Amino acid sequence: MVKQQDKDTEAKILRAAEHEFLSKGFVGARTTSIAETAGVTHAMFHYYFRTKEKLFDRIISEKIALLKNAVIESVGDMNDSLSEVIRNVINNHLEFIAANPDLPRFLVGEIFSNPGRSATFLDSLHRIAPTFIAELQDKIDCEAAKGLCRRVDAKMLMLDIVSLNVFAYMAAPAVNVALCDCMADAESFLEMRKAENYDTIMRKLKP
Amino acid sequence: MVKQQDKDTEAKILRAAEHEFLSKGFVGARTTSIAETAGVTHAMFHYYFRTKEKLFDRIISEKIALLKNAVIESVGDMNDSLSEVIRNVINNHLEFIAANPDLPRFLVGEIFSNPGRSATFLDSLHRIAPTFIAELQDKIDCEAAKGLCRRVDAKMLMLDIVSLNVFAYMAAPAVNVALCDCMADAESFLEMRKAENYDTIMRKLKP
DNA sequence: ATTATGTCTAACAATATTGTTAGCGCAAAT
DNA sequence: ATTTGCGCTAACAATATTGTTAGACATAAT
Repeated sequence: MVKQQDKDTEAKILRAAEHEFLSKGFVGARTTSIAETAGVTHAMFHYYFRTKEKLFDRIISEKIALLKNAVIESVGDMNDSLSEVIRNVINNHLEFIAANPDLPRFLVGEIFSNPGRSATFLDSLHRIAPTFIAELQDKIDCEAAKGLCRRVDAKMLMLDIVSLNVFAYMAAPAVNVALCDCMADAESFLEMRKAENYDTIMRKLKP
Repeated sequence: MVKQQDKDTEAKILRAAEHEFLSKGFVGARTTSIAETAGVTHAMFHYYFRTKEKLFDRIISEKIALLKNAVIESVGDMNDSLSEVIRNVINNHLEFIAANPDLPRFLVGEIFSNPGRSATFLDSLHRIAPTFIAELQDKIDCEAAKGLCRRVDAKMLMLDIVSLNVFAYMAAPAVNVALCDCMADAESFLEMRKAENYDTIMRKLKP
């Protein structure tokens, strides 16, 4: 049994493909580059994964599952106060993005350049987002009725949160040039944005 | 003289290339598709523009010039009050994005997948952004000294503004799925975001 | 009329990229 | 020992993609 070696090469190709697909997208990725990076023959690529599309589907499915878990966990306990839910969402979302900085740009690029190939992502979004937003709207309305916050549109609030969290990482090279390497220290930038975005959103909610 | 016809085919190729490059990026774009869309022979592509890279350079230069003008104009009069400058920046920036919704994703994708080929964009950014941010910081500090606003970091404020303005358009297909076609009516979405983002930023500045 | 110029077509060439296949070698199973 | 299964290599095949070139054709200049 050479099972160990099998898993090694398969895993090596998977890791190489993940990097290649995430950084260059489906059309930009080259199967030869993937094989080369993995340190295996070009034919091994097809031996393990048949076609470029099949491997792409596998990678994108993994990434969608990862994102789905992160989103579900990020909400935390929906029984917490509104401010706690928002803090949880912002913190967990930002940490997920910082850990997977290429993912947002990759997904956005793919759904635009070939909606059909990444339809599974939009499906997931369609299933998860509206329910969460409805719950969030309930929470907002409830606190607003008690005069604790303004009655804002949950959809716009979510758009604001995601925009504030994601954009800097999506456009990191440009942001660093425009704002003098403000993201150079990844850890402190992350903590800064956590505080900053929470503050921005809470001020928006203040009556 | 067939000068009219010349300009026609040249312009047709340019328009087709613009669309192809902006929607698929440099690697995703196919010169055959461009020629086909333009309704001309494939050889005409090379007759007028030699290579794919040369045409790409021309398109991206045009787009950078367009963006540069928009940025410079968007600032408006730097002698206006802080709130007026911010309103101008947000309104003009949003209108520019709404008129060129593909541009942000295109530029972000290119600088990531091939920084060298789109270095001119980062150069422009490097020349323009820091100066404007320094002026904005002066303005903030000045009003803060009079107790009219909080002393916030101009860099983070700009990041917030650009994030809130750009993200929805960059990720439009996903946003529409998650937020139930909230961008379907482009005109009203644009006006809503103008008001919403101005309000969000001004609340952040409130003492 | 002839020449010159620039647009355009059709065919070709070169390379890149994806995908396939015959067969080698090694380890386990019988 | 033989067979079987599986990872693997090397060479090939097929198509896609970019780029080139010889020459046709029309128009303008001489």
